Amino acid sequence: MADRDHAQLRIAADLVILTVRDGKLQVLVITRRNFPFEGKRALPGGFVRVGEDIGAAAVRELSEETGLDGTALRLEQFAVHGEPDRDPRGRVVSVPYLAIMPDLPIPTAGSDASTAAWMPVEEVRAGLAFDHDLILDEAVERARRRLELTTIATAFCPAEFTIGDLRNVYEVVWGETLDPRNFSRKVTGTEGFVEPTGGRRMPVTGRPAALYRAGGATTLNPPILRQR
Amino acid sequence: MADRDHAQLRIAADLVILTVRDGKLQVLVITRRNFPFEGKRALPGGFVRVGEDIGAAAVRELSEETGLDGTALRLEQFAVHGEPDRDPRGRVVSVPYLAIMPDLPIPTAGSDASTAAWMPVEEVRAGLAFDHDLILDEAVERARRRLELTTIATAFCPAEFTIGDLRNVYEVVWGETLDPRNFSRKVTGTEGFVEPTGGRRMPVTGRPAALYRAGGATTLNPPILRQR
DNA sequence: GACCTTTTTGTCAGTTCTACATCAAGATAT
DNA sequence: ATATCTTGATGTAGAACTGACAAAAAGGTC
Repeated sequence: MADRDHAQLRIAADLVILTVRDGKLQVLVITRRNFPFEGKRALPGGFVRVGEDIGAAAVRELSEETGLDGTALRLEQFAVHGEPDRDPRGRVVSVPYLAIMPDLPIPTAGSDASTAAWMPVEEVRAGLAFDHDLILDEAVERARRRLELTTIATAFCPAEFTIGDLRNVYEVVWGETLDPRNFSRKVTGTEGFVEPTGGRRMPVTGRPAALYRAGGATTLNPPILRQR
Repeated sequence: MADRDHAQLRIAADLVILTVRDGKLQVLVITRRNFPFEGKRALPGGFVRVGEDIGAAAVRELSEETGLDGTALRLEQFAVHGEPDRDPRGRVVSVPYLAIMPDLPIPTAGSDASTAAWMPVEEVRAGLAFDHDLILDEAVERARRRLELTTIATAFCPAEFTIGDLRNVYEVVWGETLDPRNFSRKVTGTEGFVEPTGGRRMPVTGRPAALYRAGGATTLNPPILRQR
């Protein structure tokens, strides 16, 4: 087989950064400054450079386009998209990464992006450049499953949070309501999911809630399953 | 950013085809005929061509190297490996696919491979070319998890099989023994997992076993979990 | 027909899940 | 001070499920 039979192509590392904000599941999107899809919203991301690891490229692009530090995030790679005609610039294979973070200050726009902002997933759906709508859907479904099997929900929360905060994450991401009593029992009964800090948070009104921080466990055994 | 800053690279679609054979978990491996790693065992796979979809390339390479028809297989893509120095020929990103099939006749060797054969996973471990050992490990772990949450175990079996056959799949892939009574109760109690054909299989000696075929369901609810 | 081998079915106790109601702790109003 | 309000924390009974166990059924062989 001749060498030219092999597709010379480029790899793009794209990022789906999710958070819970204003009671909604939101995703970090940029507005594109360059061709193609100028002015359209897209997931942050960009081309992998010569000699650069794909995951490293994801962290770099995140920093360049949004000002966020990706080294602290747990990036999880999921299904690539490599259809030959998915990018007008030529053959570009997208390697998407999913990360979850607390509701932090709005990031700043960088070189390739004119704006970078949190947007509710519902609002950007069906309006992103490339095939990013599809990638976003796959990321959201993956995040939902992650909540069932891992302790990743704590990544949506700040360093200290209440059981109610954590339940809110599940409710927003899954789009269903959970029983506070049963949820609390499952969370506190799972070794290493959360550990009490001893502190309490005063609400505007009502009984103070105990504060917790993320525990050492990463997988949930048994899982916390959503309704069918 | 100059265009040359973007890595020009190639995509390889690699396949991890698993089966249960002789009571062991086995994987389809080829012996490489060309540089690099000539004479060494590797997973089947090869470069994606110009204008070719990655999944289509996986099917084509499988056919070329092993004579197997991949169109009938349910290929599931998992984590890519794109470290810059993982291939001596240059920058090659591997997109691995996992598939599971029944114990079919030994495939035939093709162009890039001098041999293609089933080998027990335990025997090939730590002896494959490139980083295929790592990819194989990830595939096996994924297959194990798949058995917990999906009905994929039926893909290890021929069109008609017994509950004992199916249990054997779980035992071999998980490497642990299961209680026949509890297993049977779970399998037959899960809607759409298996449906009886009415036929029976005569063993050399002992009571005939009822035959089943795969049902329509793809996900297991509730899951069948292995021991911790 | 007794015996052997393999498959299939049954039971029981412990655990987990779900649905539901009550109490606790602080702030505010009277 | 007391009542009241709001939110967080905890308890309980029935249903469903899991895991550990033994006995019966269906065929062949001697």
